[in-house]
Amino acid sequence: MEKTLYSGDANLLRTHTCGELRLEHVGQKVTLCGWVDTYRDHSGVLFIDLRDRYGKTQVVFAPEGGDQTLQASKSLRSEYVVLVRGHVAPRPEGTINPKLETGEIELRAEHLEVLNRSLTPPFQPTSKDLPGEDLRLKHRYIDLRRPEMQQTMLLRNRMVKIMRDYCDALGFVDVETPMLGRSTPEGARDYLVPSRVQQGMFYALPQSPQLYKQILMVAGFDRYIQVARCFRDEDLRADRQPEFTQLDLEMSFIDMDDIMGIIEGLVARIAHEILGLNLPLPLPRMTYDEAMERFGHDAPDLRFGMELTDLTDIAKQSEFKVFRGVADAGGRVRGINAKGAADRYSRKGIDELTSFVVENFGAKGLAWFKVEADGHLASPIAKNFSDDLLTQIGGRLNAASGDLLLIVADRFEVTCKALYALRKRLGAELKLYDPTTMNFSWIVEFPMFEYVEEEQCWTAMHHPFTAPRPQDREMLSTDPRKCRAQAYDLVINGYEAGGGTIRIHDQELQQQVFGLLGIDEATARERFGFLLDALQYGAPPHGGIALGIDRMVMLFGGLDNIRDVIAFPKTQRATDLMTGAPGSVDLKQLRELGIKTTGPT
RNA sequence: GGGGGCGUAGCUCAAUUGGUUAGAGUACCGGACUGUCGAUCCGGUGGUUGCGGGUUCGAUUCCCGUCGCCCUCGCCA
Repeated sequence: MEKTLYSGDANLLRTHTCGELRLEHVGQKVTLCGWVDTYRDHSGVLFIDLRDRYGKTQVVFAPEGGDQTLQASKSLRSEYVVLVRGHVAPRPEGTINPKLETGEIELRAEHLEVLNRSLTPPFQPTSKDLPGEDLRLKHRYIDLRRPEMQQTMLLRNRMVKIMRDYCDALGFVDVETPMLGRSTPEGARDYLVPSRVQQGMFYALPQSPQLYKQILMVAGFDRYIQVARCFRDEDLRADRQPEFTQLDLEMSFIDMDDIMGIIEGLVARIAHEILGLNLPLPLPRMTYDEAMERFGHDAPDLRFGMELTDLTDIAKQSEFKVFRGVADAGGRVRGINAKGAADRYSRKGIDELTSFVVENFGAKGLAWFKVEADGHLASPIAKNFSDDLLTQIGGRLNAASGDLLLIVADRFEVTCKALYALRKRLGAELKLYDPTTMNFSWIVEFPMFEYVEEEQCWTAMHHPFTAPRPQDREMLSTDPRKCRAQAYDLVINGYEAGGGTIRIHDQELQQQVFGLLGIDEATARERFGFLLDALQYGAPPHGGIALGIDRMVMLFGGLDNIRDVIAFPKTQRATDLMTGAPGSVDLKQLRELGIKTTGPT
């Protein structure tokens, strides 16, 4: 049980919290403060449940406590803030409430002060019916009174403290980096802040402290951390907010394994302290290629199977034009086996799955087979395949009676996207995993570059300062496609919970990578000349990682929505329903900034 | 920017193929009640069915537009 920090301090109104009193306190004179959770008026006696963030305590107003106090209690309403003084008494026979931690005692009120009244709240913080999220966000101060929200905020606090303590014990130095920085048009869209002193110029809010922390390595702070707020002006998702918090970390004189080892130790400690889990270390590692091959995604949910299976070689032998055409054109034919799901998806259900992958992920269709009792594969397209090929398909997908086989034939990327989404969806629909379990792994050996077809150029998969694996360095000039980075992503339950890289500290190598990315010297200087300068003054080998704190709290809290782990989150349109941000500003302010607006003001 | 879902009393929800005065629970207000804890009992207030337009004898229901919230593709590490 949590003990009040300053319990008994004369400067505080209260002597105890509402979650604190037990049978051992019986007879003591105490003072509680809190919010009226519920009240039950029986005319001659009146009960309230008094609530604070520590719990609830039943307060009894009866004639023995004084008629004036009893009368005064009748004016109490939901969410009034009150101070009650009285003595702790055991509950009478048969009135113990096992649902309350404090249910064996009650406070017999002798003195009542209404510290503040409340309007009738738009919703009851402890009501069973959760109101709509927009209402919760508008009245976030009420929503944050809900025990679930308070628990989540406390969980977040504990997790951040574990992170800080862990890093502190290892000698990491917490350094704050600027929020007002310079726009570096890499990666996400920046939030911009106009400069008044230099009109027409803009700061950018940091997408991450990436460049600063590298410079801190050059400065000799060989172990840096920061709980850093980051900003990205991109569209929101259930797991994405425009401002979010990372545990940002960087180290010198280390390699990948050092960083990963330190993070594993941290994750294991969090898992142990929060969930009582003993994580076996080291955490499993999977290469990017393997992840794409087996799961179609670089952050696979490893809590269940239903892996992607390649059928391209079989497709090549078939007469089925769709498969054959794709296979011959260098595409891929891949499938998954939804075990035992044949009955669960009717023709209509499969049509729905088809439009799901066609409309969202660019698949041209979804081929399917239902495995009948005798092992035969039944499908409208079955006639296009010989018995032998059907047997091969069934064998490859480990088909058994009652299974539903789903196959996509397309470019590799399309099969990845479609089947990944299908696997994720079916995994949830078919309840293939226990949602309370946690799975941790690393994805490693990411490609250095991705080729952007539309612009006919290479782009960095992480960022342009990512170092290639030493053994791949030669391929920078010969075969960039095959070049792998010293990069690592921490994946929890199919979410990217963090990612990092070893950085380039060598000028020559950095120039080479810039060259490949089509960043000429002038552009490089213009965008991050300060980093390039710094790297020339004795930059140690270094690397780091950033963990998404919001996502980690979400995952450890068993939640599926990042807004629930942020005290004051934004809606999908990036507004704050409580404050009304973003809002218009005075013309005077704009004039000071030298900004003309065509928008609404 | 695209696709989808939702929007009815303060709140959570209901309302038959499109058909009478839009209901229920809860909250709120008044009354009764000395052991309740989702208190109970009696009574009451409360609605621009998100907003605008259209179809119709008649729209919560159908159509168009628009706003808001959510999920998602693109985008984003």
